[in-house]
Amino acid sequence: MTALAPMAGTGFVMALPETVRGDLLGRGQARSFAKGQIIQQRGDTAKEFWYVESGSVQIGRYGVGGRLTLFALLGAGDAFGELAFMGEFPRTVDAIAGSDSVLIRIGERELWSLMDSDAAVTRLLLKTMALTVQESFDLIESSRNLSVPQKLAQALLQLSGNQEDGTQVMATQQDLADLVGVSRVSLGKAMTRLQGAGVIEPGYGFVTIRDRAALRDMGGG
Amino acid sequence: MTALAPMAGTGFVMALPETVRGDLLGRGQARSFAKGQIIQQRGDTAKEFWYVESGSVQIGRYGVGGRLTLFALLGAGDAFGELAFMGEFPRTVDAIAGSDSVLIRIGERELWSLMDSDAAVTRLLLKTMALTVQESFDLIESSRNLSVPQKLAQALLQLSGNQEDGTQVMATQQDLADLVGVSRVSLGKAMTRLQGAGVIEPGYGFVTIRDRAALRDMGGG
DNA sequence: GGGTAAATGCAAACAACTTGGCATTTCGGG
DNA sequence: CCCGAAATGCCAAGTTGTTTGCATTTACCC
Repeated sequence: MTALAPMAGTGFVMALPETVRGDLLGRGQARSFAKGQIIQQRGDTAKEFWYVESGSVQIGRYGVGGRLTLFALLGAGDAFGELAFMGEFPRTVDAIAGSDSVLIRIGERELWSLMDSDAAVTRLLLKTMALTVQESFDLIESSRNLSVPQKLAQALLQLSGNQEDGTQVMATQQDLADLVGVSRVSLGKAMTRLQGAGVIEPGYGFVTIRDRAALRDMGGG
Repeated sequence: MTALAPMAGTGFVMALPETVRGDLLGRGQARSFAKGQIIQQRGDTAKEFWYVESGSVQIGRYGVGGRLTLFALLGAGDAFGELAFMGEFPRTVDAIAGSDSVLIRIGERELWSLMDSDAAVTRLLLKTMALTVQESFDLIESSRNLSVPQKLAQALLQLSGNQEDGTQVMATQQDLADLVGVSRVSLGKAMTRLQGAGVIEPGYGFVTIRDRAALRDMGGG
Protein backbone atom coordinates (compact mmCIF):
# COMPACT_ATOMS: atom_id res chain seq x y z
CA MET A 1 0.00 0.00 0.00
CA THR A 2 1.23 3.49 -0.76
CA ALA A 3 0.62 6.99 0.55
CA LEU A 4 -3.03 7.43 1.29
CA ALA A 5 -3.13 11.15 0.77
CA PRO A 6 -1.16 13.86 -0.94
CA MET A 7 0.73 15.33 1.93
CA ALA A 8 3.02 14.79 4.87
CA GLY A 9 3.42 11.16 3.99
CA THR A 10 6.74 11.27 2.29
CA GLY A 11 8.21 8.62 0.14
CA PHE A 12 11.51 9.64 1.60
CA VAL A 13 12.43 6.35 3.18
CA MET A 14 11.23 4.32 0.24
CA ALA A 15 13.24 6.48 -2.13
CA LEU A 16 16.47 5.70 -0.31
CA PRO A 17 18.86 3.18 -1.85
CA GLU A 18 17.98 -0.22 -0.49
CA THR A 19 21.16 -0.68 1.52
CA VAL A 20 20.86 2.72 3.14
CA ARG A 21 17.23 2.12 3.93
CA GLY A 22 17.92 -1.20 5.55
CA ASP A 23 20.67 0.35 7.59
CA LEU A 24 18.50 3.22 8.78
CA LEU A 25 15.51 1.08 9.69
CA GLY A 26 17.78 -1.42 11.38
CA ARG A 27 18.87 1.24 13.80
CA GLY A 28 15.32 2.09 14.82
CA GLN A 29 13.06 0.44 17.35
CA ALA A 30 9.72 -1.08 16.44
CA ARG A 31 6.70 0.00 18.47
CA SER A 32 3.09 -1.13 18.33
CA PHE A 33 0.11 1.18 18.59
CA ALA A 34 -3.51 0.18 19.08
CA LYS A 35 -6.22 1.76 16.97
CA GLY A 36 -6.93 5.26 18.22
CA GLN A 37 -3.75 5.50 20.24
CA ILE A 38 -1.90 8.79 20.15
CA ILE A 39 1.57 8.65 18.57
CA GLN A 40 2.43 12.29 18.89
CA GLN A 41 0.66 15.47 19.89
CA ARG A 42 0.97 19.12 19.02
CA GLY A 43 3.54 20.75 21.20
CA ASP A 44 5.63 17.65 21.80
CA THR A 45 9.30 18.49 21.68
CA ALA A 46 10.51 14.99 20.86
CA LYS A 47 12.25 14.93 17.52
CA GLU A 48 12.02 11.35 16.45
CA PHE A 49 11.12 10.31 12.99
CA TRP A 50 8.58 7.56 12.32
CA TYR A 51 8.32 4.95 9.61
CA VAL A 52 5.04 3.08 9.12
CA GLU A 53 5.81 -0.62 8.95
CA SER A 54 2.18 -1.76 8.92
CA GLY A 55 -1.22 -0.31 9.67
CA SER A 56 -2.25 3.31 9.11
CA VAL A 57 -1.73 6.70 10.71
CA GLN A 58 -3.88 9.83 10.70
CA ILE A 59 -2.03 13.13 10.49
CA GLY A 60 -4.05 16.16 11.44
CA ARG A 61 -5.08 18.62 14.08
CA TYR A 62 -7.75 18.39 16.71
CA GLY A 63 -9.28 21.78 17.14
CA VAL A 64 -11.76 23.22 19.58
CA GLY A 65 -14.88 21.14 20.04
CA GLY A 66 -13.18 17.95 18.94
CA ARG A 67 -13.15 19.20 15.39
CA LEU A 68 -10.59 17.31 13.32
CA THR A 69 -8.68 18.67 10.35
CA LEU A 70 -6.97 15.80 8.56
CA PHE A 71 -3.97 16.50 6.40
CA ALA A 72 -3.05 12.98 5.45
CA LEU A 73 -3.75 9.32 5.95
CA LEU A 74 -0.54 7.33 5.88
CA GLY A 75 -0.06 3.67 5.13
CA ALA A 76 2.78 1.17 5.21
CA GLY A 77 5.93 2.56 3.62
CA ASP A 78 5.16 6.14 4.53
CA ALA A 79 7.13 8.19 7.01
CA PHE A 80 6.48 11.32 9.02
CA GLY A 81 8.00 13.57 11.62
CA GLU A 82 10.77 15.00 9.49
CA LEU A 83 9.16 18.41 9.45
CA ALA A 84 9.40 19.30 13.11
CA PHE A 85 12.76 17.61 12.97
CA MET A 86 14.16 19.79 10.20
CA GLY A 87 12.35 22.92 11.26
CA GLU A 88 13.56 22.64 14.82
CA PHE A 89 10.21 23.54 16.30
CA PRO A 90 7.73 21.52 18.40
CA ARG A 91 5.27 19.21 16.69
CA THR A 92 2.52 21.14 15.00
CA VAL A 93 0.31 18.20 14.11
CA ASP A 94 -1.22 15.29 15.95
CA ALA A 95 -0.63 11.72 14.81
CA ILE A 96 -3.00 8.92 15.74
CA ALA A 97 -3.05 5.26 14.80
CA GLY A 98 -5.93 4.71 12.39
CA SER A 99 -5.76 0.98 13.00
CA ASP A 100 -3.54 -1.38 14.95
CA SER A 101 -0.14 -0.45 13.62
CA VAL A 102 3.56 -1.11 13.91
CA LEU A 103 5.89 1.86 13.50
CA ILE A 104 9.63 2.14 13.58
CA ARG A 105 11.02 4.97 15.62
CA ILE A 106 14.24 6.57 14.43
CA GLY A 107 15.99 8.99 16.74
CA GLU A 108 17.34 12.31 15.60
CA ARG A 109 20.87 11.13 16.15
CA GLU A 110 20.50 8.39 13.56
CA LEU A 111 18.96 10.68 10.96
CA TRP A 112 21.57 13.38 11.42
CA SER A 113 24.38 10.91 11.14
CA LEU A 114 22.88 9.50 7.98
CA MET A 115 22.64 12.99 6.51
CA ASP A 116 26.21 13.79 7.47
CA SER A 117 27.54 10.61 5.96
CA ASP A 118 25.79 10.93 2.65
CA ALA A 119 25.09 14.24 0.92
CA ALA A 120 22.69 12.54 -1.47
CA VAL A 121 20.41 11.81 1.45
CA THR A 122 20.14 15.50 2.24
CA ARG A 123 19.31 16.32 -1.33
CA LEU A 124 16.69 13.62 -1.35
CA LEU A 125 15.19 15.11 1.77
CA LEU A 126 15.09 18.54 0.17
CA LYS A 127 13.44 17.10 -2.89
CA THR A 128 10.88 15.28 -0.80
CA MET A 129 10.00 18.37 1.15
CA ALA A 130 9.68 20.46 -1.99
CA LEU A 131 7.25 17.87 -3.28
CA THR A 132 5.29 18.09 -0.06
CA VAL A 133 4.93 21.83 -0.45
CA GLN A 134 3.74 21.50 -4.00
CA GLU A 135 1.22 18.90 -2.98
CA SER A 136 -0.07 21.15 -0.26
CA PHE A 137 -0.58 23.83 -2.91
CA ASP A 138 -2.58 21.33 -4.91
CA LEU A 139 -4.68 20.63 -1.86
CA ILE A 140 -5.36 24.32 -1.28
CA GLU A 141 -6.24 24.87 -4.90
CA SER A 142 -8.57 21.88 -4.88
CA SER A 143 -10.29 22.89 -1.70
CA ARG A 144 -11.05 26.31 -3.16
CA ASN A 145 -12.07 25.53 -6.68
CA LEU A 146 -13.54 22.07 -6.78
CA SER A 147 -16.96 20.75 -5.83
CA VAL A 148 -17.28 18.15 -3.11
CA PRO A 149 -17.74 15.25 -5.55
CA GLN A 150 -14.59 16.35 -7.36
CA LYS A 151 -12.64 16.56 -4.13
CA LEU A 152 -13.92 13.17 -3.10
CA ALA A 153 -12.87 11.75 -6.46
CA GLN A 154 -9.35 13.07 -5.96
CA ALA A 155 -9.15 11.78 -2.41
CA LEU A 156 -10.28 8.32 -3.47
CA LEU A 157 -7.76 8.28 -6.29
CA GLN A 158 -4.95 8.98 -3.87
CA LEU A 159 -6.26 6.57 -1.28
CA SER A 160 -6.35 3.80 -3.81
CA GLY A 161 -2.78 4.39 -4.92
CA ASN A 162 -1.98 2.71 -8.19
CA GLN A 163 -4.17 -0.32 -7.75
CA GLU A 164 -6.33 -1.54 -10.59
CA ASP A 165 -10.10 -1.21 -10.68
CA GLY A 166 -11.94 -3.19 -8.06
CA THR A 167 -9.76 -2.33 -5.08
CA GLN A 168 -11.35 -1.29 -1.86
CA VAL A 169 -10.41 1.84 0.03
CA MET A 170 -10.74 1.17 3.74
CA ALA A 171 -12.23 4.38 5.13
CA THR A 172 -15.54 5.38 6.63
CA GLN A 173 -17.55 8.29 5.30
CA GLN A 174 -16.57 10.19 8.42
CA ASP A 175 -12.90 9.61 7.68
CA LEU A 176 -13.35 10.82 4.14
CA ALA A 177 -15.35 13.82 5.31
CA ASP A 178 -12.55 14.85 7.69
CA LEU A 179 -10.00 14.37 4.96
CA VAL A 180 -11.91 16.31 2.32
CA GLY A 181 -12.99 18.92 4.84
CA VAL A 182 -16.77 18.74 4.67
CA SER A 183 -19.59 17.38 6.81
CA ARG A 184 -20.56 13.75 6.71
CA VAL A 185 -23.88 14.70 5.16
CA SER A 186 -22.22 16.45 2.25
CA LEU A 187 -19.81 13.64 1.77
CA GLY A 188 -22.65 11.15 1.69
CA LYS A 189 -24.34 13.11 -1.06
CA ALA A 190 -21.14 13.27 -3.07
CA MET A 191 -20.74 9.54 -2.60
CA THR A 192 -24.22 8.94 -3.95
CA ARG A 193 -23.43 11.03 -7.01
CA LEU A 194 -20.25 9.15 -7.76
CA GLN A 195 -22.14 5.93 -7.28
CA GLY A 196 -24.79 7.13 -9.70
CA ALA A 197 -22.06 7.76 -12.25
CA GLY A 198 -20.97 4.18 -11.76
CA VAL A 199 -17.40 4.98 -10.79
CA ILE A 200 -17.54 3.75 -7.19
CA GLU A 201 -19.58 1.46 -4.99
CA PRO A 202 -20.03 2.44 -1.33
CA GLY A 203 -19.63 -0.25 1.29
CA TYR A 204 -19.77 -0.42 5.07
CA GLY A 205 -16.44 1.04 6.16
CA PHE A 206 -14.96 0.92 2.68
CA VAL A 207 -15.47 2.07 -0.88
CA THR A 208 -14.92 -0.03 -3.96
CA ILE A 209 -13.27 1.72 -6.89
CA ARG A 210 -14.98 0.67 -10.10
CA ASP A 211 -13.47 2.97 -12.71
CA ARG A 212 -10.27 4.81 -11.94
CA ALA A 213 -10.12 6.48 -15.34
CA ALA A 214 -13.56 8.02 -14.91
CA LEU A 215 -12.62 9.04 -11.39
CA ARG A 216 -9.61 10.88 -12.75
CA ASP A 217 -11.78 12.68 -15.29
CA MET A 218 -14.15 13.87 -12.59
CA GLY A 219 -11.39 15.06 -10.28
CA GLY A 220 -9.62 17.02 -12.96
CA GLY A 221 -12.46 18.90 -14.59
CA MET B 1 8.47 45.44 4.38
CA THR B 2 8.36 41.74 5.16
CA ALA B 3 6.60 38.67 3.83
CA LEU B 4 3.10 39.55 2.82
CA ALA B 5 1.66 36.11 3.29
CA PRO B 6 2.42 32.85 5.00
CA MET B 7 3.76 30.77 2.24
CA ALA B 8 6.27 30.40 -0.56
CA GLY B 9 7.84 33.68 0.37
CA THR B 10 10.71 32.43 2.39
CA GLY B 11 12.86 34.40 4.70
CA PHE B 12 15.65 32.20 3.48
CA VAL B 13 17.80 34.92 2.00
CA MET B 14 17.21 37.31 4.88
CA ALA B 15 18.15 34.59 7.36
CA LEU B 16 21.56 34.11 5.79
CA PRO B 17 24.57 35.62 7.52
CA GLU B 18 25.08 39.10 6.12
CA THR B 19 28.34 38.36 4.36
CA VAL B 20 26.96 35.26 2.70
CA ARG B 21 23.84 37.11 1.65
CA GLY B 22 25.81 39.95 0.12
CA ASP B 23 27.94 37.48 -1.73
CA LEU B 24 24.96 35.56 -3.10
CA LEU B 25 23.02 38.63 -4.21
CA GLY B 26 26.15 40.12 -5.69
CA ARG B 27 26.40 37.21 -8.06
CA GLY B 28 22.84 37.67 -9.34
CA GLN B 29 21.54 39.97 -12.03
CA ALA B 30 18.91 42.63 -11.34
CA ARG B 31 15.84 42.66 -13.57
CA SER B 32 12.89 45.05 -13.70
CA PHE B 33 9.30 43.96 -14.20
CA ALA B 34 6.34 46.19 -14.95
CA LYS B 35 3.10 45.75 -13.04
CA GLY B 36 1.27 42.72 -14.35
CA GLN B 37 4.28 41.31 -16.14
CA ILE B 38 4.81 37.55 -15.96
CA ILE B 39 7.96 36.48 -14.14
CA GLN B 40 7.46 32.75 -14.43
CA GLN B 41 4.73 30.42 -15.58
CA ARG B 42 3.63 26.92 -14.73
CA GLY B 43 5.60 24.43 -16.74
CA ASP B 44 8.70 26.57 -17.18
CA THR B 45 11.80 24.46 -16.80
CA ALA B 46 14.13 27.29 -15.87
CA LYS B 47 15.54 26.77 -12.41
CA GLU B 48 16.54 30.21 -11.31
CA PHE B 49 15.83 31.56 -7.89
CA TRP B 50 14.43 35.06 -7.39
CA TYR B 51 14.93 37.62 -4.67
CA VAL B 52 12.53 40.56 -4.41
CA GLU B 53 14.58 43.74 -4.16
CA SER B 54 11.61 46.12 -4.37
CA GLY B 55 7.96 46.00 -5.38
CA SER B 56 5.67 43.00 -4.94
CA VAL B 57 5.04 39.63 -6.53
CA GLN B 58 1.93 37.48 -6.69
CA ILE B 59 2.44 33.73 -6.38
CA GLY B 60 -0.48 31.61 -7.49
CA ARG B 61 -2.14 29.64 -10.23
CA TYR B 62 -4.37 30.81 -13.03
CA GLY B 63 -7.02 28.20 -13.60
CA VAL B 64 -9.69 27.76 -16.20
CA GLY B 65 -11.80 30.83 -16.86
CA GLY B 66 -9.11 33.18 -15.61
CA ARG B 67 -9.77 32.04 -12.08
CA LEU B 68 -6.85 32.88 -9.82
CA THR B 69 -5.76 30.97 -6.74
CA LEU B 70 -3.24 33.05 -4.83
CA PHE B 71 -0.83 31.34 -2.46
CA ALA B 72 1.20 34.33 -1.41
CA LEU B 73 1.88 38.00 -1.92
CA LEU B 74 5.58 38.69 -1.64
CA GLY B 75 7.31 41.95 -0.81
CA ALA B 76 10.86 43.23 -0.65
CA GLY B 77 13.17 40.82 1.15
CA ASP B 78 11.21 37.74 0.14
CA ALA B 79 12.47 35.08 -2.22
CA PHE B 80 10.89 32.35 -4.29
CA GLY B 81 11.68 29.68 -6.80
CA GLU B 82 13.59 27.37 -4.50
CA LEU B 83 10.86 24.76 -4.62
CA ALA B 84 11.04 23.81 -8.28
CA PHE B 85 14.77 24.17 -7.85
CA MET B 86 15.06 21.66 -5.02
CA GLY B 87 12.33 19.39 -6.26
CA GLU B 88 13.80 19.16 -9.73
CA PHE B 89 10.46 19.50 -11.44
CA PRO B 90 9.02 22.26 -13.67
CA ARG B 91 7.44 25.33 -12.11
CA THR B 92 4.07 24.54 -10.64
CA VAL B 93 3.01 28.09 -9.87
CA ASP B 94 2.76 31.35 -11.78
CA ALA B 95 4.55 34.47 -10.58
CA ILE B 96 3.41 37.92 -11.63
CA ALA B 97 4.61 41.37 -10.68
CA GLY B 98 1.98 42.98 -8.48
CA SER B 99 3.53 46.36 -9.03
CA ASP B 100 6.58 47.75 -10.80
CA SER B 101 9.31 45.66 -9.24
CA VAL B 102 13.00 44.93 -9.25
CA LEU B 103 14.05 41.32 -8.71
CA ILE B 104 17.45 39.71 -8.52
CA ARG B 105 17.88 36.54 -10.49
CA ILE B 106 20.20 33.89 -9.08
CA GLY B 107 21.10 30.99 -11.29
CA GLU B 108 21.10 27.40 -10.10
CA ARG B 109 24.85 27.22 -10.40
CA GLU B 110 25.31 29.96 -7.79
CA LEU B 111 22.86 28.42 -5.35
CA TRP B 112 24.33 24.95 -5.64
CA SER B 113 27.83 26.25 -5.13
CA LEU B 114 26.72 28.15 -2.07
CA MET B 115 25.15 25.01 -0.66
CA ASP B 116 28.23 22.97 -1.38
CA SER B 117 30.52 25.46 0.25
CA ASP B 118 28.54 25.84 3.44
CA ALA B 119 26.58 23.02 5.08
CA ALA B 120 24.81 25.50 7.32
CA VAL B 121 23.13 26.97 4.25
CA THR B 122 21.61 23.64 3.39
CA ARG B 123 20.30 23.20 6.89
CA LEU B 124 18.83 26.67 6.77
CA LEU B 125 17.11 25.80 3.54
CA LEU B 126 15.67 22.64 5.09
CA LYS B 127 14.44 24.61 8.03
CA THR B 128 12.85 27.22 5.80
CA MET B 129 11.06 24.62 3.76
CA ALA B 130 9.81 22.82 6.84
CA LEU B 131 8.39 26.12 7.98
CA THR B 132 6.71 26.59 4.63
CA VAL B 133 5.00 23.23 4.94
CA GLN B 134 3.75 24.00 8.43
CA GLU B 135 2.43 27.32 7.28
CA SER B 136 0.61 25.68 4.43
CA PHE B 137 -1.01 23.38 7.00
CA ASP B 138 -2.11 26.47 8.90
CA LEU B 139 -3.60 27.85 5.73
CA ILE B 140 -5.53 24.66 5.04
CA GLU B 141 -6.80 24.51 8.59
CA SER B 142 -7.86 28.14 8.45
CA SER B 143 -9.63 27.78 5.18
CA ARG B 144 -11.66 24.91 6.56
CA ASN B 145 -12.53 26.06 10.02
CA LEU B 146 -12.59 29.84 10.09
CA SER B 147 -15.15 32.37 8.95
CA VAL B 148 -14.28 34.85 6.24
CA PRO B 149 -13.71 37.73 8.68
CA GLN B 150 -11.35 35.52 10.67
CA LYS B 151 -9.45 34.52 7.55
CA LEU B 152 -9.24 38.13 6.48
CA ALA B 153 -7.92 39.07 9.90
CA GLN B 154 -5.17 36.47 9.60
CA ALA B 155 -4.28 37.55 6.08
CA LEU B 156 -4.03 41.19 7.11
CA LEU B 157 -1.86 40.27 10.06
CA GLN B 158 0.60 38.52 7.80
CA LEU B 159 0.47 41.21 5.17
CA SER B 160 1.32 43.83 7.74
CA GLY B 161 4.31 41.90 9.02
CA ASN B 162 5.54 43.18 12.34
CA GLN B 163 4.73 46.81 11.81
CA GLU B 164 3.08 48.81 14.55
CA ASP B 165 -0.53 49.98 14.44
CA GLY B 166 -1.30 52.49 11.73
CA THR B 167 0.53 50.81 8.86
CA GLN B 168 -1.15 50.45 5.54
CA VAL B 169 -1.40 47.18 3.66
CA MET B 170 -1.25 47.88 -0.05
CA ALA B 171 -3.78 45.49 -1.57
CA THR B 172 -7.14 45.84 -3.26
CA GLN B 173 -10.18 43.95 -2.07
CA GLN B 174 -9.85 41.79 -5.15
CA ASP B 175 -6.28 40.91 -4.19
CA LEU B 176 -7.37 40.00 -0.70
CA ALA B 177 -10.31 38.01 -2.02
CA ASP B 178 -8.01 35.96 -4.25
CA LEU B 179 -5.64 35.41 -1.36
CA VAL B 180 -8.29 34.39 1.12
CA GLY B 181 -10.16 32.38 -1.48
CA VAL B 182 -13.59 34.01 -1.53
CA SER B 183 -15.52 36.35 -3.81
CA ARG B 184 -15.03 40.08 -3.71
CA VAL B 185 -18.52 40.51 -2.33
CA SER B 186 -17.82 38.27 0.64
CA LEU B 187 -14.55 39.94 1.28
CA GLY B 188 -16.19 43.34 1.23
CA LYS B 189 -18.67 42.23 3.87
CA ALA B 190 -15.91 40.86 6.06
CA MET B 191 -14.06 44.13 5.64
CA THR B 192 -17.11 46.06 6.81
CA ARG B 193 -17.37 43.87 9.88
CA LEU B 194 -13.74 44.36 10.83
CA GLN B 195 -14.20 48.07 10.28
CA GLY B 196 -17.25 48.03 12.54
CA ALA B 197 -15.12 46.41 15.23
CA GLY B 198 -12.70 49.26 14.83
CA VAL B 199 -9.66 47.13 14.05
CA ILE B 200 -9.11 48.26 10.47
CA GLU B 201 -9.97 51.16 8.17
CA PRO B 202 -10.58 50.38 4.48
CA GLY B 203 -9.00 52.67 1.91
CA TYR B 204 -8.88 52.85 -1.85
CA GLY B 205 -6.32 50.21 -2.80
CA PHE B 206 -5.09 49.78 0.75
CA VAL B 207 -6.20 48.94 4.29
CA THR B 208 -5.06 50.68 7.42
CA ILE B 209 -4.38 48.46 10.42
CA ARG B 210 -5.73 50.13 13.55
CA ASP B 211 -5.37 47.46 16.20
CA ARG B 212 -3.10 44.50 15.61
CA ALA B 213 -3.81 42.94 18.98
CA ALA B 214 -7.54 42.87 18.36
CA LEU B 215 -6.89 41.52 14.88
CA ARG B 216 -4.95 38.66 16.38
CA ASP B 217 -7.76 37.89 18.76
CA MET B 218 -10.26 37.70 15.93
CA GLY B 219 -8.10 35.49 13.78
CA GLY B 220 -7.39 33.04 16.54
CA GLY B 221 -10.78 32.44 18.04
C1' DG C 1 -29.08 -15.76 16.41
C1' DG C 2 -29.83 -11.87 19.36
C1' DG C 3 -27.77 -7.73 21.12
C1' DT C 4 -24.93 -3.82 20.47
C1' DA C 5 -22.04 -0.35 18.66
C1' DA C 6 -20.70 1.61 14.52
C1' DA C 7 -21.82 3.24 10.03
C1' DT C 8 -24.98 4.95 6.77
C1' DG C 9 -29.39 7.27 4.88
C1' DC C 10 -32.32 10.94 5.05
C1' DA C 11 -35.00 15.36 5.81
C1' DA C 12 -35.97 20.19 7.09
C1' DA C 13 -34.38 24.57 8.74
C1' DC C 14 -30.76 27.47 8.55
C1' DA C 15 -26.45 29.92 7.24
C1' DA C 16 -22.89 31.25 4.09
C1' DC C 17 -21.14 32.22 -0.29
C1' DT C 18 -21.50 33.04 -5.32
C1' DT C 19 -23.05 35.12 -9.42
C1' DG C 20 -24.38 38.89 -12.25
C1' DG C 21 -25.35 43.30 -12.65
C1' DC C 22 -25.24 48.05 -11.84
C1' DA C 23 -24.41 52.39 -9.23
C1' DT C 24 -21.08 55.13 -6.90
C1' DT C 25 -16.63 56.75 -5.43
C1' DT C 26 -11.73 57.60 -5.94
C1' DC C 27 -7.53 58.74 -8.11
C1' DG C 28 -4.44 60.29 -11.64
C1' DG C 29 -3.45 62.14 -16.23
C1' DG C 30 -4.36 65.24 -19.94
C1' DC D 1 -10.84 70.77 -14.05
C1' DC D 2 -12.78 67.10 -16.34
C1' DC D 3 -12.62 62.37 -17.86
C1' DG D 4 -11.86 57.59 -17.72
C1' DA D 5 -10.24 53.58 -15.56
C1' DA D 6 -10.02 51.26 -11.40
C1' DA D 7 -11.92 50.22 -7.00
C1' DT D 8 -15.69 49.85 -4.00
C1' DG D 9 -20.73 49.36 -2.42
C1' DC D 10 -24.78 47.06 -2.87
C1' DC D 11 -28.81 44.10 -4.19
C1' DA D 12 -31.44 39.86 -5.23
C1' DA D 13 -31.62 35.26 -6.73
C1' DG D 14 -29.66 30.93 -6.72
C1' DT D 15 -26.57 27.34 -5.05
C1' DT D 16 -24.16 24.85 -1.80
C1' DG D 17 -23.04 23.22 2.64
C1' DT D 18 -24.09 22.76 7.73
C1' DT D 19 -26.62 21.43 11.61
C1' DT D 20 -29.68 18.63 14.19
C1' DG D 21 -32.09 14.73 14.82
C1' DC D 22 -33.62 10.34 14.03
C1' DA D 23 -34.33 6.00 11.43
C1' DT D 24 -32.14 2.19 9.30
C1' DT D 25 -28.60 -1.01 8.14
C1' DT D 26 -24.35 -3.64 8.89
C1' DA D 27 -20.85 -6.20 11.17
C1' DC D 28 -19.24 -8.50 15.05
C1' DC D 29 -19.14 -10.70 19.50
C1' DC D 30 -21.08 -13.53 22.86
